[in-house]
Amino acid sequence: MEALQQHIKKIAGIPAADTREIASFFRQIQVKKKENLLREGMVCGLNYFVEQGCLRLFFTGHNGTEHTVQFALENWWLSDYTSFSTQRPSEFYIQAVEPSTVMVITCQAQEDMLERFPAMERYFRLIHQRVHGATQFRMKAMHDQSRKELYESFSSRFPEFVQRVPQYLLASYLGFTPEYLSQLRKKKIS
Amino acid sequence: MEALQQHIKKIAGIPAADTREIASFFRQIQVKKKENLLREGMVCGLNYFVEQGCLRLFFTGHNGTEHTVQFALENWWLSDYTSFSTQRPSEFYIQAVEPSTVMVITCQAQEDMLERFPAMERYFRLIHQRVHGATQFRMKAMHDQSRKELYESFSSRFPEFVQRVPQYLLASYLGFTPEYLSQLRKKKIS
DNA sequence: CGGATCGTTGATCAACTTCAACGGTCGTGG
DNA sequence: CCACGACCGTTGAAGTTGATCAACGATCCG
Repeated sequence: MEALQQHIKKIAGIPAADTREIASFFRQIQVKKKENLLREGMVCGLNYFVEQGCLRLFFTGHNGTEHTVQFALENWWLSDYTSFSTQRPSEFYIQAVEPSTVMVITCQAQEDMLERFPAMERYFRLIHQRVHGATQFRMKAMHDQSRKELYESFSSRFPEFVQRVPQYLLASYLGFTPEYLSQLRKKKIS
Repeated sequence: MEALQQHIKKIAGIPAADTREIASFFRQIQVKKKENLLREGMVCGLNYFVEQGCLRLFFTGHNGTEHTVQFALENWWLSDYTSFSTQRPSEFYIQAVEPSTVMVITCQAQEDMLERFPAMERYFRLIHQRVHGATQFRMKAMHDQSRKELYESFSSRFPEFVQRVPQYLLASYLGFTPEYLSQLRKKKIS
């Protein structure tokens, strides 16, 4: 609750007097490790802000393996935004990677909140715009490098993240098998 | 100019009286095929809306081959959003795939426009949110399918686009070589 | 007509996956 | 508190996928 208000203030310059009321549109939840907040087939009616811990958005491919599309650490938003926008069933799961405390807002409450505080449109615009930029960058990284280079540049750029997250999840994010990641690590050490 | 006003009205429900003045913050340009609107190393100080034609965002990888990150057809926005936000040099190119007519707004003019018409924050919020959703979907497609399936599902989903765009550009978007795309097409026909 | 651009074809090669098996560690219930 | 099982990381061999390279055709445009 503190973290969300801080973030809104920092990004959109909204005064604390308002952020308090804004926060009242949310509810705070605690989730255990591996707990699911969204399952394939459900409508994703919620938008999530991670205050503490880590969530991930993933899906299960045809061969049954899981592929994670995004992680959300502290101060990141996460949702299936097509399901959230259209209220159609999702093709994704959202799951806690660690025990986490998360601020949650329903689609309807978000609309109400935006009507009451139009300045929050700017906040979300900036959030999504930033993600858009980050995605362009990620696409560049993915196409520009071999998987080996991808892993190396990723782990030197986000060393703390590589520590926090199990290797098989990192592999499922970077797009290769845990076995291959093992090979890469072996070479790197020697 | 018509197309942009229509789009703003449709997405954010802004009345024609306002969209006219909003449009005055833009200027319209014509670009020739293969003309560059942005080069690597330049600051991307502009945001582009395609009224007619097609643009692409791409970069050149270490081996010199081009990789296109996004296409923008009619009624799509395009920019390097990290460079646009931070005013730092871009790592990308923006180029016309076809002769195009494009609405252009500078970073500063966009800020002025948003101050005068705060409802446009909502418009851009919805645009970026939609892109965010589309990106999640694209990530799923890329990881869920072999390159062969990727091409087939893409070309059955966007047949008109596959017609419009040369094959080597499509290959550079899907992430493989033109030669390999050729192989796939041969198999598909027979 | 002539040159550049784009698509095609086939051979070779590297990157990465798959499968199967083993070892360590963590947490939970007895 | 110990022991068992589940989970996670590792290893190596064999098999695929897709890249690379080089050469040739076709088409478009000046």
